[in-house]
Amino acid sequence: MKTMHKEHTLTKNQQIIFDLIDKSPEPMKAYSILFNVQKKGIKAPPQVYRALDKLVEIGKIHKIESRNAFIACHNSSCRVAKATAFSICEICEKVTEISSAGLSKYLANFKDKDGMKYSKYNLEFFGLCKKCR
Amino acid sequence: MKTMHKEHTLTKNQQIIFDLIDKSPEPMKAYSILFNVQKKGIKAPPQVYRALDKLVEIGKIHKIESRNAFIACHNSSCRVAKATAFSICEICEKVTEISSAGLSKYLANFKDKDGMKYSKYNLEFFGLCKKCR
DNA sequence: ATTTAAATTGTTATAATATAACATTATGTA
DNA sequence: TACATAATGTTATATTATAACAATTTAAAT
Ligand SMILES: [Zn+2]
Ligand SMILES: [Zn+2]
Ligand SMILES: [Zn+2]
Ligand SMILES: [Zn+2]
Repeated sequence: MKTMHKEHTLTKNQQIIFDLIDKSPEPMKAYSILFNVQKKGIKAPPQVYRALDKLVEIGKIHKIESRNAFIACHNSSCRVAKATAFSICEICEKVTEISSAGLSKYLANFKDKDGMKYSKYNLEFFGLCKKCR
Repeated sequence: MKTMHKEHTLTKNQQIIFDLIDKSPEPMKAYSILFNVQKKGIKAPPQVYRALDKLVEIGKIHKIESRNAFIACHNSSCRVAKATAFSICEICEKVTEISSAGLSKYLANFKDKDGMKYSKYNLEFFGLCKKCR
């Protein structure tokens, strides 16, 4: 029996914008994306935000909330944008997605005072990257 | 020997804005704050953002990054805005600061692939609060 | 093939969030 | 006082994001 993966075939705009983000070595901001795809015919913010929303929803990219920026997911396990963790360098702004089985297990099992568990979370660590230390 | 706490005496604007946020049962957004303090003579965004920046810096309030909103800290241990965790209800938008010794210990000791530790982080859990479940 | 419905894209305008730059006033200190 | 510093006030503008509606493309039903 084959593994069942809903293959989200990207639409034209989604593909253009995903490719751009995926190639970028750093998180990209929406208006920088817009500027970079205008030559491809994507001319207005709603076109960008629509694609971003969908790409986030299906887990192809993540939003770095503290930076209002977007990076491609390179962690095959988080196809859905539910449980994310990043390290962010406060000097060069390099962002790396953390994929740690231990961390995700700990957080998925974490119970608050009311015994509530959360399957969805976003964690951003801040510090200095190797280069900047 | 007395415990040494730099007592950040708030300035007038900081106090006005802190009091407002502190009384609010829910996170407040900057322009909502602005609207609410105009009767007290704070008339322009920079006045609000300056106070917010300072209050965040000294740990009296925290920014909920995914919501662009601010709540007062009720966790005496995080006087400095370095290591924060919240639970956010996706229906009613209720936000609660989590203060769990276990969680903060785990995260403070977490090492990434390069062995890097991070003393600063922000964690946002998403789910449904008691009422909304 | 033609019609219909749904999804995607295009477009304009505007809302919401945040900061730059500079002027003024208050506060503390030599 | 005179000076420096911190805090506040003010205007303008930058940045991030969405509302609303029109046009086009795609897929399904007849
Ligand atoms: Zn990922
Ligand atoms: Zn760095
Ligand atoms: Zn706190
Ligand atoms: Zn709720």
